[in-house]
Amino acid sequence: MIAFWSRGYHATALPDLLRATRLSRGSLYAAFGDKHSLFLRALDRYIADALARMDVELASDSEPIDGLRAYLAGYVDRTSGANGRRGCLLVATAMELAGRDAEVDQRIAGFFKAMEAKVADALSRAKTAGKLADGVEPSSAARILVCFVEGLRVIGKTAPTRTASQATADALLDRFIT
Amino acid sequence: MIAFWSRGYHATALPDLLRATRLSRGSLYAAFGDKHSLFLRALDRYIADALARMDVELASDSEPIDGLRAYLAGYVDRTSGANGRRGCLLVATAMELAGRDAEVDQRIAGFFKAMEAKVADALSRAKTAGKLADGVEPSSAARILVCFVEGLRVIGKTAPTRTASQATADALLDRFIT
DNA sequence: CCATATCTAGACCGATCGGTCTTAAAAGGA
DNA sequence: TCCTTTTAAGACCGATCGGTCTAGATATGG
Repeated sequence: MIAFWSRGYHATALPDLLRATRLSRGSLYAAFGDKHSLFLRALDRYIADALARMDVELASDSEPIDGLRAYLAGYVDRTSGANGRRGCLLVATAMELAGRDAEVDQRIAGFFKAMEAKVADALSRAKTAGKLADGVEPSSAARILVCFVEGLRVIGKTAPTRTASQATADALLDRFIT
Repeated sequence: MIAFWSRGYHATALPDLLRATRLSRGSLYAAFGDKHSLFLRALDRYIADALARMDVELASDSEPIDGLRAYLAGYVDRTSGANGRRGCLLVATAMELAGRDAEVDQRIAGFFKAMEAKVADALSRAKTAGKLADGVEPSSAARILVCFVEGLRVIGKTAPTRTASQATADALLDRFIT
């Protein structure tokens, strides 16, 4: 998975995958079929990890605003410094393969939808707790936050300055909460 | 430029470029040197176009809020339907080459910085006109908007639904203005 | 100790990459 | 018309791609 992470699908060659998996060529093909299948498996794992992490951060039994802060802080961390430069397998894949690979399309779209739903859920819990500013709609605010964090990943590729990202994320969340 | 647009650098092969430029192999190399130089030239043009468009949209002699609306509407348009699926040369390049190509890094970072500055300028004009909500800082709001529109480009690759994007952009801007 | 099953290293395959070079047609000027 | 220059088409180059296959090492079980 890490092999595909920052290089992307096309730029990751078989020798890279052999080094990463410590497998021989034959064993790799016996185990995974081909490069595309292996990539989908890595992508699935990346998505599962991301969604699982969100479930922890936005756990429904804790304060939703704290959860959103943790969620944003996680993205700030992953878009800062070396982490930022490594990039995001999902965003890189979306830009590289979306529209050309149906299986990838489906996974990317599904991930964004799932992420938006989780954020929207946290926001609506915050709203019922009276923690949201007037006129803030959980569903559209969730879309805003999703776009924002994915935009952070793009900016973080060349300007991964932690303090600025954190301040920006704070400023955004401040517009939504009371 | 259009050839590189949605395929990206590596996936655009010489035959694609020959078809796009209607040049022969020899003439192309005589005119541009090599693929990398041609790509940088395309990237520069893409950046110049984008910045020029922003100068029109955010023209300092018109209402800054209207300018920001036009700016966001432009991104909504470019991330909807077929335009969205085509993607963005800058974002694709950032994910594909940033950190591996110093000349690209410099251009990408410069573009984001310039865009942020233009948006921040419009926002600060709006602030002095009393059109901004309390506590909105032009510089951090500009960073938020830049991240948001770049995130839109990512989401737009697989879910380029115009009405949702427009509503989301409106909702975001509403949090900043009075 | 031997037979068998498993795995590795890497040769090998056709295709395609970016880039160069040759050949011949087209165009332009005197 | 003839000579020069430019241009186009595509053969060709070495490198590398994803993928297959073979030969030999290693391990396993009786």
